[in-house]
Amino acid sequence: MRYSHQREAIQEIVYGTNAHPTADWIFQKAKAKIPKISMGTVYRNLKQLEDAKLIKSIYDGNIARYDWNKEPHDHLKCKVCGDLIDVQLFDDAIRTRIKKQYKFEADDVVMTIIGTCHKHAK
Amino acid sequence: MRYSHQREAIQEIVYGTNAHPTADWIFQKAKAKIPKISMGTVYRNLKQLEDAKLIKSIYDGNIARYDWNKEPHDHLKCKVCGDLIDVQLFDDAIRTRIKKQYKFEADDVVMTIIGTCHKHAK
DNA sequence: AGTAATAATAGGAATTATTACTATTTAATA
DNA sequence: TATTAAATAGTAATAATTCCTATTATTACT
Repeated sequence: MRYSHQREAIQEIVYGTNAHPTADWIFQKAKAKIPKISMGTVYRNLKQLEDAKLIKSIYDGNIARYDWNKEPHDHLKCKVCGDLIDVQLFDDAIRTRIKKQYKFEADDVVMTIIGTCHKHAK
Repeated sequence: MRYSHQREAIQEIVYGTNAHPTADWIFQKAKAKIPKISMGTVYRNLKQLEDAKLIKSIYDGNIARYDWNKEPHDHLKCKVCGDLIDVQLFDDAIRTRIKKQYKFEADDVVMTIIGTCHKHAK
């Protein structure tokens, strides 16, 4: 993977937020640094960064979001504000047990708790 | 919700398979019964059926699939053949505990185990 | 049964997220 | 510095989904 100014900027943007940004959000931020950057460049580099295990992608409903946190973890998804919050629901021992429990060679456990976050407490 | 021939057919199609069909798959099947049915009708009715809690929708990557199984359950997703298999990973007691564990009013737990199913054992 | 009110439909256009294409630019290196 | 191939900008294409509107069908009421 050859160096590129654009990929470095994209990686910095993803690493600089806990907001699990979308491709479009990243594109907007990147334009501030590199006005002529194009959406294709953003998607191509996000894919390369993911292939290189430098970032992870997660699906939030029907849109992709990106995460610098490569440790196994889960998400709380607030259906009011849309925020996605990192949590560690199970320790690794339990994750491993889940993987062995089925006639299924498991690579990854993806878990999301859907509900309402504390910001909207009544 | 007023009766419609189209909605009845769509519900029957979803109830008649374990394959977690996509909107397009449902559309193709529905056309066999109602040749002039349109995609908008399929989506509108799937949404209505979901609002009425007669079916559930799940996101498989970035595409929506539909499920007649309204009980809390999880999915094994095979990355080779794309199949989605229903499993009951935790009993309700554990689910309830997870929901109480965070400063977060949880409604639903969505879990998917990604890996390779027994059909592709080496 | 006949009619009025309105929910639902077909068909197609619009939107959104994402991928593909291509001529040009740029990083690595001989 | 000249060569080579990867990466880019800009744009077209695709896929899933939603929106729009004139017409049709179901239900309620007489």
